[in-house]
Amino acid sequence: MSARSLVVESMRLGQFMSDEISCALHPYGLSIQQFNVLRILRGCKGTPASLQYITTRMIHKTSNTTRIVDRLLEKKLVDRKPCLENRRKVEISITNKGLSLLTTIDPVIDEKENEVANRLTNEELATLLDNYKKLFVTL
Amino acid sequence: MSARSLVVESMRLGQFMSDEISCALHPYGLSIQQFNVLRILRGCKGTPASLQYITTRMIHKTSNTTRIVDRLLEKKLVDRKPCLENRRKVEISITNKGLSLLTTIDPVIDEKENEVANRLTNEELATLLDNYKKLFVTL
DNA sequence: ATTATATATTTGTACCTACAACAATTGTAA
DNA sequence: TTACAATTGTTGTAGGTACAAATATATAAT
Repeated sequence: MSARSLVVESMRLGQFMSDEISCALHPYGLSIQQFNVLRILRGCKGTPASLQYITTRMIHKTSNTTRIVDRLLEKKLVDRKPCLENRRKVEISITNKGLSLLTTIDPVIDEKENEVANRLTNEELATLLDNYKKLFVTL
Repeated sequence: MSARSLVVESMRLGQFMSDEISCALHPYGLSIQQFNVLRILRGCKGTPASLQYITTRMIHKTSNTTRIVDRLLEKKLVDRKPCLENRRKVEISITNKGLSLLTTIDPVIDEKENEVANRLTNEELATLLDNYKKLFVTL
C-alpha cells in the first residue's frame, strides 16, 4: 500500500527542498542549477573544469551544462577558455565576482539547510540518509 | 554536517524516483505530469474537474495545467468543455481512450513502485514516510 | 447600476530537462 | 596514411517549472 506513497512522497520532498533553496537564491538572481555549477567550480580551487566534469557532478544527469554556463558567463561569474592541450575541451573557472557572490550566499543557504534539518533529531537524520542509500541502488 | 546532505540527497532521491517513473512511462508517450493529470481525472469518476482542482492535486504547485491539458487533448486522452454554470471555468474529463491507456500502464507503474519500495523493510518504509512528514512542516 | 474586487483560466517569458543530431577534434587500426 | 571510432561540446526541439501579466467572468460594495 505504501509503495506508491514512497515514490510520490519522495518526489514531493525533493520538490520541497528544491523550492526552499530556489527561493533563498532568488534575491541573488541565481537558479539552483547555476548555483550548483558555481559551487562545483569553487570546489576545483583554481583548476579549471571541463563541461563534462561539471556535468558528472550535477544532480540532473542530463543537464545541458553548455547553456547553464552561458548564463553564468553573461553575468561574468565564470570564465570560459578553449583548452590548448585538447582542443575539443573547454576550460571553465569561477571568477572573483563569482567567488564573492558565493561568499555572500553561503550563510543564507546554510541557514535554510539547518532550518530544515533541525526538524529531525540527529539519529533520525542519520537513519534517513541511510535509507536513502538503500533506495538508490541501481540495478 | 549532514544538514547539507539532507537537502542535496533529498533532491537526488526525488529526481531518482521521478526518473524511474518517467522512464517507465516513456513507451506510452506520456510525461510524468501528463500521467499525473490523467490519474487525477480518473479519480474524479465521471465528474469533470476544473483546471484549478487539477492544479491543487499536482506535485508541482505552479505547474501550468492549461498547457499540460493541451497536450492530453491533442492525444484525445481528455475532453475540455466550457462550464455552463460558471463560464470562467472549464470542465476537463478523461476519455475512454485515456482510461484504457491508464489500465494498460497501471501494472507497469505498480511494479516499478514495488521494485523500489522492496529495497526497504516495512518498518523502514514506515519510519521513512514518518520522517518525511516531519520535514514537510511549512512554517 | 457602476465600480471595485475576487475567481478562473490563458498567455508570455526565462530557465530547465530530456533526448537527438551535429560538428570538431582526437585516437586507433587496417 | 587513410578510414573509422570515440570523445567533447554545441545546437535544436518538445515538454516542464516558475512567475507575472492579461483576459474574462462573477460577486460584492457603494
